[in-house]
Amino acid sequence: MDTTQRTEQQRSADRRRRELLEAADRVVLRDGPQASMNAIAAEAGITKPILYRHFGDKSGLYAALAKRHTDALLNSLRAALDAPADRRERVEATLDTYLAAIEARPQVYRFLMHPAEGGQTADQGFDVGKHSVPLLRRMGEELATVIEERLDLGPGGQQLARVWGHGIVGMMHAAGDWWLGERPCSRAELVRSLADLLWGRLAAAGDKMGGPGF
Amino acid sequence: MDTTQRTEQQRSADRRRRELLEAADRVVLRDGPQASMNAIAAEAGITKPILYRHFGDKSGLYAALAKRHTDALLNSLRAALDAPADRRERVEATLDTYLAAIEARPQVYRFLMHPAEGGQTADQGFDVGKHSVPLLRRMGEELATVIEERLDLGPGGQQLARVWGHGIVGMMHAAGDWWLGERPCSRAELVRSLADLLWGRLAAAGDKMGGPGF
DNA sequence: CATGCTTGTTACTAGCGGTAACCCTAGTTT
DNA sequence: AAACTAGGGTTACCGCTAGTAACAAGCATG
Repeated sequence: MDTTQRTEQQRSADRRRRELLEAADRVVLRDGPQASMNAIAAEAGITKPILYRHFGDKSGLYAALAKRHTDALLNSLRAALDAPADRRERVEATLDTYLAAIEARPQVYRFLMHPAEGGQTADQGFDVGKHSVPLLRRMGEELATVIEERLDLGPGGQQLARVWGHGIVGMMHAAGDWWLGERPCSRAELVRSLADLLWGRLAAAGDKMGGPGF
Repeated sequence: MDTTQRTEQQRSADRRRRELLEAADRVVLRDGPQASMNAIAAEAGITKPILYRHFGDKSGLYAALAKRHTDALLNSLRAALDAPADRRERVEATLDTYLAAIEARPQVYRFLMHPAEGGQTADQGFDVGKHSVPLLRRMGEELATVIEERLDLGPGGQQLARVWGHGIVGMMHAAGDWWLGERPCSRAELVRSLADLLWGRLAAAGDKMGGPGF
């Protein structure tokens, strides 16, 4: 039958695809986001055109590769977010999960976050945030839906949740990026500080000199 | 005299340098972060090697160009941060200043934030956050010092302030990036939502379904 | 046997960042 | 006046990248 044959070929193609992705993964883990198509093809034991047949484009391969890690990370985050604990604990667990992930595999993290996608072709003119940094966007949207599902924010709550989702993810990301570079404190301390920030300690803190401090 | 001659030449060189930077600015404003050295040289009416004599390197030109915009933006932010108003107003003014800036010149913004710096040379291996995204780092540090100067955060306050500085900047950046792409609401609404987040509304909100909500 | 179809290769294009070698004009020195 | 040096500037190149066209097998089916 055509169908069985097709599925057979499909399976074979999928297996190859997975193998190629794993090779790409290894190279990225070794070389960071500058991993070249040549290097990836060599690691996979083949040559460039096959890569292009499978993924069409460098950004295609990037997208496929990113999806794997993004899905994995998002699953961990969802687990932390859905744990049966109070809100503060869940927030801290989520922050810690994210930070542990970027701490464990900084090269992958960097590949996902700073893909350096701008080559010489395409991408012309004002596509801020179209294909860029898709992980941050997905995380932001995900968090937004969780916030909107769980919290009672009154009218306009949906939009508020989206702003907060992207804002909190950005906070987590920037603080994590900085922390990963300088390592000024332990992960637990960082988590506590960020949770404190989200818990309004910024607004609650007293002024230091003169003025209307209490 | 030697000195006058030297200063004369220095002046001339500085003027050229400024002209080149302005040409580069124009190209970046037109082409975004993919602006090539060739294009910049052509816009300036000269050829590549002179660019390299002046800036040594593409990242050298990038750094010089970024410093201009970064300094300008940071000055605006400092002004908003130092205004004689209460804390909430100052925070909102700062957020609005940043968002207005990226709204006015998205190409420049993108050049600063996503420089796509990874070429084929240098930058090898695990330099997360060394030269990358210097604007975010500078803004984070700046905000951290302001927080630490003004707020009484008790013991460990300095570190807390740095975490918060980078975290808040990241929140602002990510939310701004998302907002710039989707434009889901007005700038004023975005500012209010973010300030609400910083003011602890996330922790204060009630649960939506069952559970220990109040 | 011939016809496809998938898998793979070699060999190329076009454009990038970066550089070596040269050219040419202005001013100084003898 | 003639020689000589100092910068600003250009052409022509290198090595690299992403991406592609064209060609060579293995293996099913008519």
